[in-house]
Amino acid sequence: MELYVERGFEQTTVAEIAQRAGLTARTFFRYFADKREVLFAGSASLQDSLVSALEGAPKSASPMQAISAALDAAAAMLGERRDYSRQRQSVIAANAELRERELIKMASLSAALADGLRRRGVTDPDAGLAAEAGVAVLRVAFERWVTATGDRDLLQVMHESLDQLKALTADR
Amino acid sequence: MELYVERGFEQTTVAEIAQRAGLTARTFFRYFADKREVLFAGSASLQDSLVSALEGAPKSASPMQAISAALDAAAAMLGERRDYSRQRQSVIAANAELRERELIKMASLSAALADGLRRRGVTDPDAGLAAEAGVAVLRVAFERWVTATGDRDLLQVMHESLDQLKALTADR
DNA sequence: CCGATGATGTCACTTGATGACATGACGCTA
DNA sequence: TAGCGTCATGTCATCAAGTGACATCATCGG
Repeated sequence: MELYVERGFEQTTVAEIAQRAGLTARTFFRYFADKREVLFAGSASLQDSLVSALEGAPKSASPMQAISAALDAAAAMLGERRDYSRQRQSVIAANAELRERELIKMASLSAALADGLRRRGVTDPDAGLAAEAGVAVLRVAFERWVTATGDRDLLQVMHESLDQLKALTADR
Repeated sequence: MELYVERGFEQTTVAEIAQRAGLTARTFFRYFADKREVLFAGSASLQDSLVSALEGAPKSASPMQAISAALDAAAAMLGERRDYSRQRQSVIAANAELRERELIKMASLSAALADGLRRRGVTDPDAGLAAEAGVAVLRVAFERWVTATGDRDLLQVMHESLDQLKALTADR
C-alpha cells in the first residue's frame, strides 16, 4: 500500500515491494498469485463473513432480510480503517487492471451470496437477483462512505442505501 | 481465435498469433493493447451501436423502453455468427483473466447506457439502475442463447428475458 | 541429536509489453 | 521523375511479471 500510494501501482515493481518487506520477489509470489492480489488479500475472509452472516439470519427471514444481515457484517468489517479504505480505493480507481480485479471479486461475492440464499431454499432467479442487488447496495454504500466528508457510520450509510433501493423498486 | 481454441488462451503465445497472421509480435501490440484485447475487438463498436439505438428511441419512450431498443440492436449485431460466439464464450469462460476483461467491458457498457439515459433526461439513481438491469438482461439472454441447443433467435430470447425480469420485479 | 517439514533464497528461463530506431511502400508535389 | 512526408511494419534491446527446480536454514517432535 505504501508503495502503491507513493508512486502508483504500475510504477511499483514487485522487487521493490519485496525489498521493503524484507523479502525476495520469489517469496512475494508464494503469498500472492500476482501483483494485484496483494490489494485483495482480505476479500476471501470478507466473503466468508458475509456468507456466514447470511446463513446465521433467522430461518424466517426473507431473502432481502438475509442479504441485509450480510451487509451488516460487511459494514462491521469495513467500518473500521476508513483511512486505509480510502487509500486502497484511490489506488484501485487509478488503474484499469485493479478495477478489473475488483469487479471479479464482486462477482465472486455475488455468486457466493446467491449460493447461500439457495441453501436457504430461495429459488433460482430470485437468489441471483437478490444477491446482485445486495452487492449493488454494498458497492454504492461503500463508495458514498469512502467519499463522504466527516465521519459517517458505514452501517448507517448501508441501511440508507438499501432503503433507497427498496423505495426505487417499490413504486412504478 | 483459432489458436485460443486449439490450445487455450494461456498456452498460446503472442509470437504464435503474430506468426499465423503473418506479422510480428511487435505489430500485434500496435493493434491490440494486450493479449486479451484481441477477443474484445468488437466491443467498442457494439457499445456504440447500443448507445445509438438508445438515443434513437422515440422521445416518448420510457427508460426501460429505450433500454429495450438498445437490446434489440445488440441482438441484431450478435445474432449472426452463433458459432463464433460459442467458441469465443467458451474460451473466455475457461480463463480468469478473460473473465475479468469481460466484466470490465460490461461495466463500461452499463456506464455508457446510463450516460445515454441521462442525456434523455432520466435522473440519476434511475439511469444507473435501468442500465444495470439492461446489461443483466443482455448477459442472461446471451448466455441462454449461446448454450441453447437448436437455433433459437437471439432477439426472441432477449425479449423473453426482459419480460421475465419485469415479472420478477413486478410482484412482491 | 536427528530427521522431517516448512519458509525462504537463488538461479534460470519464458513471456508479455514497450521504447528507439530502421526500412520500405505509397502518394503527393515541385 | 526526383524528392519528400507519412504510415505500417520490422528489428533490436530491455524491463518486469511469473514460474519451476533446487539449495539452505530454522524449527520442532521423537
